[in-house]
Amino acid sequence: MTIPIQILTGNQQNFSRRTYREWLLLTSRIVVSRRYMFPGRRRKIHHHGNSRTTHQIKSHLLIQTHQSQHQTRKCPEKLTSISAGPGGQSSQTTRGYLSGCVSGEGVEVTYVSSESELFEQLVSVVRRHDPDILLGYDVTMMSWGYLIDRAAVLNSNLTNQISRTPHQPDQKPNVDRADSGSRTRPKSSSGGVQIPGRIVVSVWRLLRKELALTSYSFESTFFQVMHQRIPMFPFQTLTQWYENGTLAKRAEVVDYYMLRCHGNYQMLEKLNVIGRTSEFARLYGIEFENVLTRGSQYRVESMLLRLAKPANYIATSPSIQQRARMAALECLPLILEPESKFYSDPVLLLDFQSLYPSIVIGYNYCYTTCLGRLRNLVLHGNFTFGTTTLKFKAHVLKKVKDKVTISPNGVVFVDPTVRRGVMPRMLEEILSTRIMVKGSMKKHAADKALNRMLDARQMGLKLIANVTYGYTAASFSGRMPCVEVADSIVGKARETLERAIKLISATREWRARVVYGATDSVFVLLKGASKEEAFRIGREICDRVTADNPKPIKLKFEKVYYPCILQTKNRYCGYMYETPDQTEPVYDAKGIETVRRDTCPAVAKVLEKSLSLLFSTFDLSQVKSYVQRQLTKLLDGHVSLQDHILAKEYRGRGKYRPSACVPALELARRGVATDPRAEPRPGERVPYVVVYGHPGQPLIQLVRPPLEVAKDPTLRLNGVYYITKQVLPALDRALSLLGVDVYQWYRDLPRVIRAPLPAIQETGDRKLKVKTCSSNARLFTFVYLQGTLGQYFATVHCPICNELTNEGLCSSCRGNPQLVATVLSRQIHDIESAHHSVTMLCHSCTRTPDPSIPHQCVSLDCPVLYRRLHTHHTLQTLPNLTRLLDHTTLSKSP
DNA sequence: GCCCGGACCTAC
DNA sequence: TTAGGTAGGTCCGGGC
Repeated sequence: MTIPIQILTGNQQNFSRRTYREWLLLTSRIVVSRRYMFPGRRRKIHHHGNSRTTHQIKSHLLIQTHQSQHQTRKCPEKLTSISAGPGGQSSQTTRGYLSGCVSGEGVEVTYVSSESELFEQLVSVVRRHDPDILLGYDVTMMSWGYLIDRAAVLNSNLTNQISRTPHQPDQKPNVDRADSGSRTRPKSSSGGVQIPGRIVVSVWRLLRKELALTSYSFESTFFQVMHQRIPMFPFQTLTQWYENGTLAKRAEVVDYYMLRCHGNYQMLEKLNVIGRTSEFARLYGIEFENVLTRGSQYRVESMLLRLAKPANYIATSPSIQQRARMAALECLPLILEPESKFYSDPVLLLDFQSLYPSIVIGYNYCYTTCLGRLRNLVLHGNFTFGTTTLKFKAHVLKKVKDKVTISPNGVVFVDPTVRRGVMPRMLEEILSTRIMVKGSMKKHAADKALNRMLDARQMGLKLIANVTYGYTAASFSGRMPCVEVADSIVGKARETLERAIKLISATREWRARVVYGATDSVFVLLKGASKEEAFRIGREICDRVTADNPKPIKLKFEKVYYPCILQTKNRYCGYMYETPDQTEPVYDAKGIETVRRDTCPAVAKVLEKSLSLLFSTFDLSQVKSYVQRQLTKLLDGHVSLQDHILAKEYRGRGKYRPSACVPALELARRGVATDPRAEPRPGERVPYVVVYGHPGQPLIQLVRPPLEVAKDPTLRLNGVYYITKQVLPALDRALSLLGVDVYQWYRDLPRVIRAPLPAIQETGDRKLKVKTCSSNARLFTFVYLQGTLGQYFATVHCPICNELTNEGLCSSCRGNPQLVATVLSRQIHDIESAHHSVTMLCHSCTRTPDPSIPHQCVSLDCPVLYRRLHTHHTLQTLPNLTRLLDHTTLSKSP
């Protein structure tokens, strides 16, 4: 029986079935030269005809550039004429090898005589390999974007030349884009750089979606993904090395960029991005590029319409006005107010598995099965429905009146016996396929490659299932929203959760109490139960609740917290057990500072350690002493700068209110003042630290880029700020629930001179700074000339006993030359060995063995950077110490 | 000192 | 010319 329910009308964007075939066509032609990607392996490449030795490999990307700017970031400057990789056949070019590269074997280098020739070579490389995908870490400002801008300055249209559909070669380049600057480029996965026929991927933008990190610098993401530290050198240094350095230095520059080019590829490979994207494209039936560039509505629509078309449905295509006029959503998901406290008994975490999709399937909720609101059915004529209207004949209603379900908010849907909805069918297929895929993953656990592909597939299925609800509820930007359907899903979910809670509370034998729940999860406290009992009861509850609901709605046993802290809605943490036989619990947290990116690592570390101590020992005194130790360290400045870096996302200059007072914006403004191209990319995370300033100075003025603080010894981390505004509030939110006042712990600390502020005195033409700081609760006064921290050791303090003196050694120590000799030798030895170990560490990363050159790597993640800077300062005291030692031994010998 | 809105980030 | 949703917590600055 077919009911003439006419709800999907109008025209719709045409999703072609051709897309997948096109995509296959694309990927099948992808050829990768191993030689190019792995410069170390010497494979001969013949560039003519079919004889070239190339490898067809599964993943498919080829040419990429990283930062091609050596000089400055201001505006596209002249490029130094180097092109790494296989060179061209042109007779004017010379070719050679640079040895001493990453591989030790060398990279083939083509030398050209002019910059325009360099571009010709680049174009020929691209054309020869004809890649589908062009990679770059930051495609907009550097890499391809930079090359395009630079080429435009030389009056050449690079985009056209490397595209797959080049226009006439004499066509005028698009001069606009060069000076309009990259700022105007839209935000997309290609960073706005578009090359017809090829997919341009901005690796940074891709990874931003992929991983939640506090920093998205190349070095940082590379470390997070590949677990390998790599250095970062400023452009000036690289330029210097390249232009004035030895051949080995030049090779290092080439190496540096090769590592980055290769690194981009390595990261994508490790994360299986290309494989996964291909899987998604296949799964959703959309093009490869659209997986990266389009949103979730596009995916849902692609799948939905494939099912709708054979069933003879046409989707509505409401206008903006129609969408705006649609009734507002009424139903809210259920979020209980948690009983905030520390729970020393087991707490079960149960949640409904894919609740929204399950409801759609279980109750047959769909655009095509909806009869509208119950109250409208008694009326005659059109009534509003979603973005359009709906009308029924009385006899139709009479026929189905016993075969309907009514959602909690009073919307009527017909049973599957009358008509199976498109959305339920789609989701059912998705969920059952996912279960199947998961099953075959288990079956083929040994086959790593297959497993990766299957995992990508099941992930894609899960994603699409979860966003299908969003599609119906997208009232702001939706292409086909429908309040009735969306509200019914949320309403039913709410009702389902409420019913489950009621059932749990009503069943006496479990002696369970629901202490928190949100949308699709319940937290059940089992007072006095053991861990094993908790698992048993948890399973019983899940079975009972599942049986109480239509298929495929299922309450799933997630984990047991024992013990745990519920702070507020969306914020909790605990020691987690996932199986009954698990003996060692795992710390698990949601929403609190240990998992948030808006606090610094130090806060996360202190909080996590404190909570772990509390959960494992139940002993607050241990927590207290730990916290106090950390606070003391912070006050004394004996902490790592890196742990105190805060990083916030920068939205772009125009995206803030004029009066907005945001560190990221402030630092961006300061940066732009010196270098217009130094503005952070929209979406980039801007790191900063807070330093000491004058009393009453607004916080925003105490914000500094970390490197500035690392280089300037007069700037000190604002320990008081970090303690009172970062560490203690976070601790307080967790521990106040146990009746602890962490601020009192802070006040209980032994009194030391806190928060010394550098006072500046003008003495003649040189700035003399007087700084006080506390160390081991003793107060020292350091007087030093700005910039040479090392001097005060020799001039102000006795290096043996630390007493104030201006004669090198204090009078009492001078009377004991043996002690002086011993202590000084020891100190010299310590400094030297510390310096040596730091140098070795540095060498292993940057391969710069020369300790005499100052540390060049400016990567914020560099573990050596701050230590090296520090030892560099102390190294300056060496001559003084040596002189003192010489003097002592000389005066002793006669 | 209180309240509010903006900014940011997270859970579901 | 591009977009799934809502709820929630915290910090900060400005207005009263």
